Amino acid sequence: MGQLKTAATERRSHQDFFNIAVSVDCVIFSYQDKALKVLLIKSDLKEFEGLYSLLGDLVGPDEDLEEAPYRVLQERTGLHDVYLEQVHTFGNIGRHPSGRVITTAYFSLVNSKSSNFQITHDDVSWHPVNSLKKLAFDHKIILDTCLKQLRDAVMEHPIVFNLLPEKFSLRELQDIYEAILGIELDRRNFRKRLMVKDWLVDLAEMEEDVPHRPGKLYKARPSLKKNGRAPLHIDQRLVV
Amino acid sequence: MGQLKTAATERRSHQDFFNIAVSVDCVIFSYQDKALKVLLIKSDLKEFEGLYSLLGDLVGPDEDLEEAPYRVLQERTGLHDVYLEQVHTFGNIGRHPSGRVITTAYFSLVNSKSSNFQITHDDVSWHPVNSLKKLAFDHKIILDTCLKQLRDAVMEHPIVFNLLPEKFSLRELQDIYEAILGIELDRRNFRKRLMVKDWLVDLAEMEEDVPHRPGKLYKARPSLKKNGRAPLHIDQRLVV
DNA sequence: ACAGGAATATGTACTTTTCACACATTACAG
DNA sequence: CTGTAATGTGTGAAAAGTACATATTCCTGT
Repeated sequence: MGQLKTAATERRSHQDFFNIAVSVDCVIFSYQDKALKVLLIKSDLKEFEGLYSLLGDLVGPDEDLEEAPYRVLQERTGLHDVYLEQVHTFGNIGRHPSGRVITTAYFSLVNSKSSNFQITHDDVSWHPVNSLKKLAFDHKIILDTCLKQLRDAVMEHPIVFNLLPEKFSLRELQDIYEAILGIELDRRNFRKRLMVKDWLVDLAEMEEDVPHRPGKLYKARPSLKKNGRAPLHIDQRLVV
Repeated sequence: MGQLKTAATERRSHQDFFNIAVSVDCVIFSYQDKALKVLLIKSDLKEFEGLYSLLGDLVGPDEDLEEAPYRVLQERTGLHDVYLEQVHTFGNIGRHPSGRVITTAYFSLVNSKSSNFQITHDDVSWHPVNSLKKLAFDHKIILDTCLKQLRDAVMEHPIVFNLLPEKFSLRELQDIYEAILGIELDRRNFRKRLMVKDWLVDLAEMEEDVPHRPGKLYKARPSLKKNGRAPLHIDQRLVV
């Protein structure tokens, strides 16, 4: 904002301009049962009875915008140090029935099997992204926008590891890519491309308790501090 | 925003939450004298005396967020139907000295030689992006973020035509790419890549008044309605 | 103990894309 | 009409991406 004092501005009252509430909404992705899931809460608004909505909250008066989604994540999942990426800000007049609210959407990648993870509210649950038809507010559009950005990001940046436990097999990794992109990948080419990128460390360990030949286990290269909290606009998606 | 009524929310007063002002800031790019320029205004705030800032304004109470940058462009340049792309929302607590203001940044591509273009304010002027060191507020960061996004976008999407007049030569087009990307391009490979993309229509006309062999003139393929006002989050950058 | 099943691991030929690079042509200027 | 400065075009080499088949390992069931 450059000019608080343009003529046009001064004509309007202070009251008007501080009548817009600011919120954040989090599209929290996880990977379970071979599917990409998103964390949703039952809407408690009459207008959206029976519908689910994203997890969000108003931005506090003494809270940086970027703090807010971390707080929401923390409050809702117990997780901190999650991967978050700002996606888009939605601000149509009629998007919220209770008043003027603009919202900044973030997507987050979490491992729902992490020991720290716990859902603190009964009405919050995981939903496969593919089977969602209608959400409260404009949240379906927000979700679709985030999903699109995730798909773009995932090919270029080593962020999917945030969906997985510390140790994982190449098969699990490939399954995630397939779930996110919605396409099948050739196993040999997938592994080759991945090895070229040098994102992985071979742990020289094997899967256990699988009903078939166990695969090798890998972890993400430690230098990929993908879930740090560097300013998002700088490019949190590390390019290796 | 999903839940207006969480416990945490209700504890805080209405007053608090409507104390955040919402603005937009426009990084308005043009191409002149072989350089990428950005439109800036002298800051009228004491804190930023002598510094320039981006063109922005508060979002009106009855104005869609996405309307606001179009309005700013219209008011400041006389242009409508410009190309605009939302980039990022900046909302740190201390970013505006006069109070809590979060701002959504857009970049815009305009042709400053368009007949409709006119600057309506003496303190508004073009500046080469490369020579800018310090701007008011966090506007240098905003500018850098927009420039980065422009660089990414320009390789994939046919948006640079918005910087050019209706008719242009391949040389002019290449100059723009070089100015935006900050690198030199091989002429033959550049032309080849472009022809493959099928973005151009050969006008079978020639440059005039050039001090050397004239080049052929082209225009952007009409189906690239790049400056339409489709919802930004859908993907305004047409993929051909 | 062993055979069968199911998934892992790996290499090679082919195609497409990217990149580096040189020479003939045209119009204007003097 | 000659020199200059830019336009216009093609080819070969390297790199990246794609398609594809066989051998191996471990678990399971008999």
